[in-house]
Amino acid sequence: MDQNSLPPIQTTARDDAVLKALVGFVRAEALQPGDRLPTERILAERLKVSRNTVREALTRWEGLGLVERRQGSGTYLKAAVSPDMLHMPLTLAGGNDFTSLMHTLEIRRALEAEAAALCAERASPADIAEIMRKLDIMEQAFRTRDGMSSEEDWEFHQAIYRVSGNPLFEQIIAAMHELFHRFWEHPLGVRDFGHASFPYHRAIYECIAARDPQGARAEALKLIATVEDDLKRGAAKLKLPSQT
Amino acid sequence: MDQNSLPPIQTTARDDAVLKALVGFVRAEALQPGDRLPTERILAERLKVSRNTVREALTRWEGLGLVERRQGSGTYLKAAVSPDMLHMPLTLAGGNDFTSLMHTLEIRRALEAEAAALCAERASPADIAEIMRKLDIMEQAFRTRDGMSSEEDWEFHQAIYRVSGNPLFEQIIAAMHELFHRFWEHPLGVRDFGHASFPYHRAIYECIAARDPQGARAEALKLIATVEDDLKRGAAKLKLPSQT
DNA sequence: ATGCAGAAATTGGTAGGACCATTGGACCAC
DNA sequence: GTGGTCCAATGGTCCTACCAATTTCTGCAT
Repeated sequence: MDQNSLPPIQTTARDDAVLKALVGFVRAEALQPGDRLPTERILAERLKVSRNTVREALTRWEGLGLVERRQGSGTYLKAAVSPDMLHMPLTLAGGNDFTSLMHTLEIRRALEAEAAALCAERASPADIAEIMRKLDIMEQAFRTRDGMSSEEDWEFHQAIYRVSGNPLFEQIIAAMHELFHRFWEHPLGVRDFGHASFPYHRAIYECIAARDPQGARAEALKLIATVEDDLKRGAAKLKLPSQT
Repeated sequence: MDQNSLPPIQTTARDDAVLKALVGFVRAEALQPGDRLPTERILAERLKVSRNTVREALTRWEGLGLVERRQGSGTYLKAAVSPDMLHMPLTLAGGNDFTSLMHTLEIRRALEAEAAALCAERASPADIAEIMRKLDIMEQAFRTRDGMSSEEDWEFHQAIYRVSGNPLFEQIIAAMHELFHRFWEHPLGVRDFGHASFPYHRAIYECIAARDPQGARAEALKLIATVEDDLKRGAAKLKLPSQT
């Protein structure tokens, strides 16, 4: 006897129905992120529901980061929507910032290594060329501005996730990336943060180009290790600022 | 000159103010998960805002999984809340095909191994006892019903994630679990699905109890590998049902 | 024509009131 | 006890009106 054989019935689910209708709408109209979707009043009239109900539904989507509402302007699509989407709110209630940052890095350590290994297994010659291109851009930015660039660095990593063939890597690590940078603000006083990670980017690329999964995994782990070290240095600096 | 030194002022942020007030309320009243919080009407009156505004705020919290609203009964706290909490919606685009299922397993492979290793490093004697308890329950269920039990098996794994000390493991793997089981229902015709993974549970536990991170990692990888094999067998069976 | 200030329309945000649907307890008949 | 009915409390929905921010239009001065 399975307890799931008698699921609770749903008599009313107005907001869910509204959201389902909206999913169908954006698909029918082929709306892209950035596009404006109909007025709350229009939606309420078309769907034959109260404007309040429409607002509750849109509030939920706003909380999920799917839409953005601008007073006086309209409601805009912020991300692609599809019928089979899973929403999972991540809650990070760690004590201090340092702990939370380390937590995001632990996830990245696991996923980054796996993605690099899969990438080395599955990369086509065109994929390898694309990754090299991103690597060149990143290295040039590094030399020009004499420091790690968040932007180009991120592009390089994203290319690896994409080539891994598993879209979940990019989506989850992107969430970690954003979570990380939300705690960031002040770089904990470490001026050359990320500097030590630079050489490992090329090392990862070379392993991928050589179709060496284990090597790519190892180099990715080293890269994350340098970031963790920087983070620990910063935390120590904050705790003992006078003992320099 | 940091662009963040001049954040945009907030002329109106009623719902945020409501949520902040609610955080203060649950802390002042020391509310625990499961407790009921005041009526929407009461909140609207006390906070001097419209009931609509209260509802929008509660809708956001509901979306984050912090509260649960039951019509006719009330609104109940579902998770602990604190002022310094960071929420980040993770939206994953899944599919219902074989490839998507494999993708979730690739993520689990990476995270499961890392979590097991961290668990082996950080587990206290009490933690190890707790994990053993879950393992016993699972093994008994296995022998009684002669098959892997999704429920008890999941409890065992969750215990490991918790002991890892990083709440993100449990949350992200839970998302993978959800994606996987969304299209589960029938185990692709493989009756003894997961059977092969059984012995590795105890193997993982023994590595954790022995404080052997590398061993725990290796056993976790083997466990996921058996699940991947089962999945492939099921897919082959679906494609070639007549060639048995 | 051009440019710009101010009016007007549009749109999301808030307010307040009313009613419906569900829940859970009180109460009662059997 | 069991089952049923009633009733108050509570979230869900609807309606209308107005506020606040934004965009668009208008019309005057140049």
